[in-house]
Amino acid sequence: MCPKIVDKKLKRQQLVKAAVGVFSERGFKGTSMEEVSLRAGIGKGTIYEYFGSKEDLFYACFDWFMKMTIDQAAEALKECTGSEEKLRTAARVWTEVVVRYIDFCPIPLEVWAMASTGSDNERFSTSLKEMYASFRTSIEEMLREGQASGEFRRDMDVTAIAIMLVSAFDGVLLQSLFDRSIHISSYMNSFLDVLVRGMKPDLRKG
Amino acid sequence: MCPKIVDKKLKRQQLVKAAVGVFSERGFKGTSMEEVSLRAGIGKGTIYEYFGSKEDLFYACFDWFMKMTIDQAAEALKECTGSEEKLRTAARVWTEVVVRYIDFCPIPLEVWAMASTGSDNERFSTSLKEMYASFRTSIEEMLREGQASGEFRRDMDVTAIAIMLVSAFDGVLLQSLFDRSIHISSYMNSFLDVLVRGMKPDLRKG
DNA sequence: TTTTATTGACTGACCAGTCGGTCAATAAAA
DNA sequence: TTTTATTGACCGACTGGTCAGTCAATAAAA
Repeated sequence: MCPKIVDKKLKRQQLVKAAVGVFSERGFKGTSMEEVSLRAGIGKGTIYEYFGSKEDLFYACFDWFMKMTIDQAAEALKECTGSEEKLRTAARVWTEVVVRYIDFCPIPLEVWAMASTGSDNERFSTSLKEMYASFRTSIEEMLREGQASGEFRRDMDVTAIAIMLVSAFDGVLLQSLFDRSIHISSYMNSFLDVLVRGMKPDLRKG
Repeated sequence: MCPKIVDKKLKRQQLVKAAVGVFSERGFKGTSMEEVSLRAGIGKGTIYEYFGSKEDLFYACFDWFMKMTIDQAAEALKECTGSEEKLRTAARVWTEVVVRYIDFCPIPLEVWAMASTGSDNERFSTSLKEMYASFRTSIEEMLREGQASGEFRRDMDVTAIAIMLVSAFDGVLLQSLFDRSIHISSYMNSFLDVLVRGMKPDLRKG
């Protein structure tokens, strides 16, 4: 009476893991479902028991990358107090993710490209937009908090700094991919040293 | 009326122009040579009189974007003297290019994705690496010049700032694409205000 | 045996690149 | 001027191959 049972949740995760590897190596269009199935050690048809389409599978891969990053950041930020500390922690987590998962970083690049071309792929651009908005807002909050506490000067454009920081974060992902020899974490720190210095209030009165 | 001998150079340019449009809208893989030929108002076979392959054509599109940007920057920088001025000019030119050619910005994104996946497409990753190296070096020179002249403080990691600036520039291209309502030029300026402030020497003695 | 999970051969759509042939414009010959 | 020959730009039907997604058959657990 009881039929064959498999742990669908687990198998799904394993499938995503295999797919993340292949998509990273070959890109979305360059990846065939057959290759993913081979990598996962299952038949091609089985993939369709877990994902409705190639795009669904790819979206799950992107989602994995995104959620993993967000989780790491949330975890690390939990016990931060000062604004500068939060900022530096966010930067540190990001560089750690980039270094650690550098082989999978082609996936966000692919998503950027997909979202920027064509009016289909609506979900990708929507997802990106939401992610960036939330990311930007978090940084804005850190900066405003710093202004309120007197850590940062009040006459700066918080939104602009937040957007440019998000931009810089995306940019280091790119730079790391194209030149794997660079040490982004120390570059990031040196950069923040200068930027934070520019955000600190004057020590002397005008 | 139709001259037997055609201006191949000109026609090539027109073809690139049409291709830039289609590639931007559909991506590399999503673009068919037939659609390019329709957009250009010629037969599919004729494209192959001007370009050896789809990849060649796409590379020409990327090359067009790159050269156009470099030319604009070189032109604007010609008459800059101060280091901060040069930095701000480079940033201004970049934001102008991004705003003006926003519809074609998917092309560099596509190139990033192509260069990051697969070991073929060697030319794209090589091209990118060279471009970034030269871009980074230019900015490093500006910063060092500023240090020599006393405009900027000496105890900062010039290489780090240069890399992070290049990253931020790439990032604003992304942000602009995903949210066309943001005003990157004013954000860029506000950001530079803060960064430059952090790079200025102390006014008081320690 | 029953129910679910799995499979891979198959299909239909798509497309890069090719190639035999067309045509318009010139050049040469009459 | 008129007729014929030559040229090279241009074309699109065709080929060979790829691949996402389907489904009838099979395997395995209970």
